[in-house]
Amino acid sequence: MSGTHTDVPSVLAHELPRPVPLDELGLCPVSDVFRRLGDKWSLLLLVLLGGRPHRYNELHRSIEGISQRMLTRTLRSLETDGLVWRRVHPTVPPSVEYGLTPLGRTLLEPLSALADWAVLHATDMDAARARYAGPGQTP
Amino acid sequence: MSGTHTDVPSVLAHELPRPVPLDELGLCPVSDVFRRLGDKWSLLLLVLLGGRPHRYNELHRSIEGISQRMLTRTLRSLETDGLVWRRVHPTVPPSVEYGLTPLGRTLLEPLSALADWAVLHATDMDAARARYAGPGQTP
DNA sequence: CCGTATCCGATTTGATACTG
DNA sequence: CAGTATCAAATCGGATACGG
Repeated sequence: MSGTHTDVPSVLAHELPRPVPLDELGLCPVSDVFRRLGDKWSLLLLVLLGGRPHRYNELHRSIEGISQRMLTRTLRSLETDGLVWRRVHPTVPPSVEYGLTPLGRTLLEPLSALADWAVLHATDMDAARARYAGPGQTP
Repeated sequence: MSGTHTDVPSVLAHELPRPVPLDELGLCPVSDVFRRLGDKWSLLLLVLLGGRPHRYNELHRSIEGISQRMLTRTLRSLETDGLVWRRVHPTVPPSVEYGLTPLGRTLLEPLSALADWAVLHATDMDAARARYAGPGQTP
């Protein structure tokens, strides 16, 4: 499906001298990853599992706003993408553990950079939203 | 930038001895930011504007899959969050320029870390998806 | 040129109930 | 305990048409 545009050293923050077809920037995979992780719960799960493996109900209780459906769906999605593993212990009450794969762990690093930004600038964004009063009508 | 894997000095990846209310982790702002940027076009626009300010139609042509509605909506959203500015030139055919605010520019850095990860590991994720054959039913 | 308004289908999420 | 099934609601995104 998607073309194989490799050898893109660093995608961002360089001059774009003219309108460039976005494919050449190798942005499709980036956008793809963002859309996978940009749902309501993936990030939280990734971060939580980054600390330690967790059991299903442990996650369910920790997040406390998530429905079983979404917890399962999100975990399955992360598992499908190879970011999370799932281990079933055949105990009498069955218990299932989730944790980060090596790939998932590598993702945790850039994620933390963004997390730091978010924590640092969340108030700035809130302030901006409060200040905002519609598109500048040039009054 | 942070050190190599398994060494995250920040919000993430520390031991969670027990179910912790996520608020204490400061994760809500993180999740918030991800959801704002996780839509179909925000990232692309941020990156495009990171190179240079652009005019409305310039963006429209550069992206070439986006509808006017979504372009306007996404720009407005980024503007509301204080990441993008909007300047109207009162010329005879009106022209509007968009660019990154200082706040938006600071976001570009952690974004690039994630973008680099995405470009590097997109194939890994694809491979994982191909390998995946449903939840391990332990048959 | 730069939008907004409206309609519509597709996708996402939650609530609830049920099962091995 | 760890899910799945089903239904309804909200949101997202595109096409089209119109306005300043």
